[in-house]
Amino acid sequence: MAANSRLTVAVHVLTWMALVKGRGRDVVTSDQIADSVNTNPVVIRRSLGELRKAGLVEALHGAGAGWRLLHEADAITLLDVYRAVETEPLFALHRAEPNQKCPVGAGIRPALEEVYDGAETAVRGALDGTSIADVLRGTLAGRAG
Amino acid sequence: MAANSRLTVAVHVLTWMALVKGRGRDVVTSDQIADSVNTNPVVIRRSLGELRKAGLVEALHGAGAGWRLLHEADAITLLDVYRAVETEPLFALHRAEPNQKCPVGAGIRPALEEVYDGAETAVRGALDGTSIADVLRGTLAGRAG
DNA sequence: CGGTGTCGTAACTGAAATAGTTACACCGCC
DNA sequence: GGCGGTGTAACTATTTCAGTTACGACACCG
Repeated sequence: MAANSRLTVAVHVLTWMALVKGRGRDVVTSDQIADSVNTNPVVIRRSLGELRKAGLVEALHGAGAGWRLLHEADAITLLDVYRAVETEPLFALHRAEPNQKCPVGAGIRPALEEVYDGAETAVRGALDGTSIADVLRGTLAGRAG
Repeated sequence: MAANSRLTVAVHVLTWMALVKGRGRDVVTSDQIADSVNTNPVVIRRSLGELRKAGLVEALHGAGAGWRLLHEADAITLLDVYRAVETEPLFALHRAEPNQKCPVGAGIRPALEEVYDGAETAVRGALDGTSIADVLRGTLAGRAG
């Protein structure tokens, strides 16, 4: 399975919500979103739950229940979404502690962490430059906007 | 298991080879490397096999068999290693094709690919700035060099 | 006040990947 | 031919992801 598709699903969810909000419908259900993403509504609710914890959407209960965007599409960057759904670092360190009696085994982990932090920062910077509104424009135009 | 540790293992392998090469030993066995990484020699040979395909190391057979670095440590960047061991993209697209009858489902994939390409490029740029020699220096010094 | 629609989440499943392990054929020097 | 190490297949345990079923919680509405 390699990399996961959580960022893809979450961005799709928000992009779809932005689209239909522009058509005047600002409260939508996980079933409706699932129809566009082509997956199970529970998968969508799980994604929306993470976006809710990040303050990007809110859930409404009772009659007419559903989900609503809390910010304008151009105020939500893919970095916001990344932070909301991605917990693990890009690269894992050793599964087992390396040999501490070896100079490399004893010292390589902090050295790698510094490099990996730089890579992580680079990714975040790249994602920070694109908003949900950009993705929506690119989606409708056939480009990333 | 989340992210894999292939990049970590491969960098550790090359860093250790660079260290012992500096001590005058330029042919080493997968058993010796496995002792530093603290894993199974087969895991190391698998990693070395990818590095060999990328032209970073060579394998020697017969008596005194083992592995040898083909370049100086400061001529091998972590981007070289990344290219050698990492095949999958950073972020996966939808597992199932999204709904093509929906404007978002029909157009979001190329838009996402463009953004993901940018993130991938950013990571490669970050890794390109660090060499195995840098990692070795940082490992021995307690910093990334 | 009970019916209704949706959320929120637990629990389970199938599929896939990682990394560890055993095993063994092959290679090439001595 | 013996020996040490490579190269790789095969198997396993563990973990993750995503899909699915199920069901209690919630809040409006008639």
